[in-house]
Amino acid sequence: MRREAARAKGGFAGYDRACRGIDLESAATRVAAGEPHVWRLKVPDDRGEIMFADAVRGDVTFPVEAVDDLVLVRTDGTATYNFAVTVDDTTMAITHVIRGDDHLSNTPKQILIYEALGEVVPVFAHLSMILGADGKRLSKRHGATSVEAYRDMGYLPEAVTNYLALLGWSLDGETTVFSRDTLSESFSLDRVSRNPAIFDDEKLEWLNGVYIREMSAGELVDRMVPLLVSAGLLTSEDAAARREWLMKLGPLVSERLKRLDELVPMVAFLFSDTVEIEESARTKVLEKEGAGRALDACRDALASLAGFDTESIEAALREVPERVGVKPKVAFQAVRVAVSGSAVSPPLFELLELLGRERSLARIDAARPFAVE
RNA sequence: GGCCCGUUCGUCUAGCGGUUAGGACACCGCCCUCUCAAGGCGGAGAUCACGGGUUCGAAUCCCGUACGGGCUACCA
Repeated sequence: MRREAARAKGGFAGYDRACRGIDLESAATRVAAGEPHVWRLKVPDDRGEIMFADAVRGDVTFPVEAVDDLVLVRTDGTATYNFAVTVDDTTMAITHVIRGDDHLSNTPKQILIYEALGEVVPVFAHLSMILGADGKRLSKRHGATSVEAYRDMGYLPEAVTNYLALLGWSLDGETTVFSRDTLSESFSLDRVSRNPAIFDDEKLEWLNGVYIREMSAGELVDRMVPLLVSAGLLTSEDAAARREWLMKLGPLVSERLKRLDELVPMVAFLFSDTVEIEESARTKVLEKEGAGRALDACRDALASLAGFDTESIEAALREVPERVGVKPKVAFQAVRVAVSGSAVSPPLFELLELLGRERSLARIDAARPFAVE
């Protein structure tokens, strides 16, 4: 009430200093008598302005009047935030307080508490907040996602760390991809930027793709297996038994993934017995002139192969288009659609090897009726 | 309202008195090619928020204005 009235008048809305003059002795007796009370910091009137050298923002100055005789301990005996952090930080001998911009205005209060306590004031560094795509601050109800959510979406911790570091800090203005080791070796507060950054999902995705491509086949398979298992495409036992097979699959998908969670839809067809051909793939690919002839010829070529490895498959299929009189694209796209159900897939020849001869032929047969001579 | 902080391509940024204002994502071409990616090459995109100063010279220094943000609790 009092506060609102004061604010309406445009004046200072803080504590009215009602109890400032009570002397220590009578305060002590009243406390002893069980009177409800709080502890407030008696801000020295002669303190002058409060200045500190922020490690990222430079010198910051606040007028003392800006800080009220703030409550340190509540009526119920618990400590308030500003009191608790300073006590906690001095107790732990904290030397650098690096935190969000939203604490900048708390800093003068805390400095006063450090001084009252007779403790050394640590170095402060205030980082800007991260904003959402609309320029509004990220918060619980506004686009903010936990790191767990990013993990579940298939983002790698290394990529997220790298991206976050890039948001408000730069190594040299040129380098965008760097390891955690490089980051911890070269990070310095004086290269932290002062302005708030907008979180850019697209750049994070790109960076995540970079890290996925950099992974070794073994690492990649280790990351893939849990996803395949939880999608019901594979059991853990299968995964172990088919390790070699998975090691071949890894490199085929890694350069096509921006996020790990894109894996399952990309490879599901490899684990099923039959495949459903997408409507658009059927009309745009199978119903092209020559698709049927090409399918027949490819089927025969594959059926008569001695081995069923990528090299021999490619060698056998490469000569089909010319022989049947269609463009390579027409023939290979037809096989791709027959085998994967889609006009978009990982590379065809290695795909056929992974699928195996039996299923490859069966799918070509199943697709054949949809194809146009 | 008061007090603080911020403002360079759409986005993240380099720059710390003299640069054709550099890089990255995204975007647009071309190349590669069995699709999609990845990769390579090239392009477009910033009157450095605005207005005053200071200076031979300002994105860089100073002062205003505008806009954005934060704090203003016996919340953290």
